[in-house]
Amino acid sequence: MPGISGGKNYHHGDLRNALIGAAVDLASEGGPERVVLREAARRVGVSPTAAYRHFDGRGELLRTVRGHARARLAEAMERAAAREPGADDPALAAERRLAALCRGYVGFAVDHPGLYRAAFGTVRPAAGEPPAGAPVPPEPEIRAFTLLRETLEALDRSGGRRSAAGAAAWSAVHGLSLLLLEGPLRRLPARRRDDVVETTLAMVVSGARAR
Amino acid sequence: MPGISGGKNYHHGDLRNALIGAAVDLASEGGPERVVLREAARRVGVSPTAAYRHFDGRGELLRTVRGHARARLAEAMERAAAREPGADDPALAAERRLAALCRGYVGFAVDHPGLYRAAFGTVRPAAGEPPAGAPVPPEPEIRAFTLLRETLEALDRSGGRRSAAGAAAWSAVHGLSLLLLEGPLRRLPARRRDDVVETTLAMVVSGARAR
DNA sequence: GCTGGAATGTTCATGCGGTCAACATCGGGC
DNA sequence: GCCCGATGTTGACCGCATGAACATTCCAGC
Repeated sequence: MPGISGGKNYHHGDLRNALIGAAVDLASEGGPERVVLREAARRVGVSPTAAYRHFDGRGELLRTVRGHARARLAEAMERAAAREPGADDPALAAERRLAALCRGYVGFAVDHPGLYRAAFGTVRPAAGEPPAGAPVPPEPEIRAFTLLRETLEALDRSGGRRSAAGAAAWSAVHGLSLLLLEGPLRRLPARRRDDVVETTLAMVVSGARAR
Repeated sequence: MPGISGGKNYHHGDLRNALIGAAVDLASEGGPERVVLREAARRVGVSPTAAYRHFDGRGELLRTVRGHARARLAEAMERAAAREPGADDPALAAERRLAALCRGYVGFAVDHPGLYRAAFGTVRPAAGEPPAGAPVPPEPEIRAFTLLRETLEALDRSGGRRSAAGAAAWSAVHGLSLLLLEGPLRRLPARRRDDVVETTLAMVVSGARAR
């Protein structure tokens, strides 16, 4: 293996991870559409086709980035929830946790727009890329969603349609994030943005309560 | 002008509209990323660069498609609301209208995925396309949003933070649509999908009530 | 140690998209 | 009738994804 004295000429030594790192950076900078195989290779200092030894093509690279981005989102949500003070009433605690998770979600989206978009946007074929023929593999667990669903379950006495409620909450934060990031709510001043975020969270919590 | 006896050889006669039509078709078939200048020109039977006489480039073509898509979405919402029976209680009527509008919104997204995505996705630069330097022009009125906001106002006695509530409702339906179309809720069976839609609508309505 | 196959990179070539500059054609006003 | 501006066409350049053929390196097995 390449030691400290850079013996890494022809063979890079850890190209796969290096490419992933570059691709994540690209996504951070400009979202999934900026994740371009050639540029990632360029940044790592390797020829474009080298990437094909480690990835099936741009699509797989992008999917890998998406996994990273989703993991980071979930971490951000958990951090936000951890900062939230508890409560004696378990229902109240669950409500607070729900709101905190949602705030963490939208906060991550706003702070890391490119990563967030990479996390949930469809992998769009780039120009010159064939229209994708392979059947899309099933989605692995998405921690961000699980966090929401579990908290809703804690809030739920009746036990009905839990997963649908989770999806509803998710819809709200996802839609809000996208409207703020790349939708018509872009360029909303920060003050009004907070308004919208809090109003949406109130809607989510009231929906969870009303169930 | 080109008469009935096809005198439209070198000069098309209505190329701009023809291109828009082709582009809308493309968006319907495969979403905004499929709206490709060369293909639109090909379908119209004209050389790629001819489009530049009528559009600033791919970006403007796509923006035009977006306008069409948004208009169609609003029409679908209004049709859905028109089908909804009224009610004596104006508040109840407003609630029903709100739910119907939302249902129309998500229904349009599900029925016309490509158009819906074209309506609200950011105009992403395609490969080979310069990274866009001009400042994005402000968004014109978006009728879909106005419909939601107005209905929420009718539901609103206190007169507070109306626009934020509209954005919250919009967030929910937008997020839901995208999760269903290109997000992890894709391939949800129709039965469960309806569940999620109704649960989300309940959340929206309960949020509007709780205000 | 030495060596030959497997890994890992490189070069070259193809095809698709966006866009520009230079040239061709048409239609209508004068 | 003629000329100009609007509208199309050709040809070229650049970036991207991807595949085939070739080069280099590493390491397992001797």
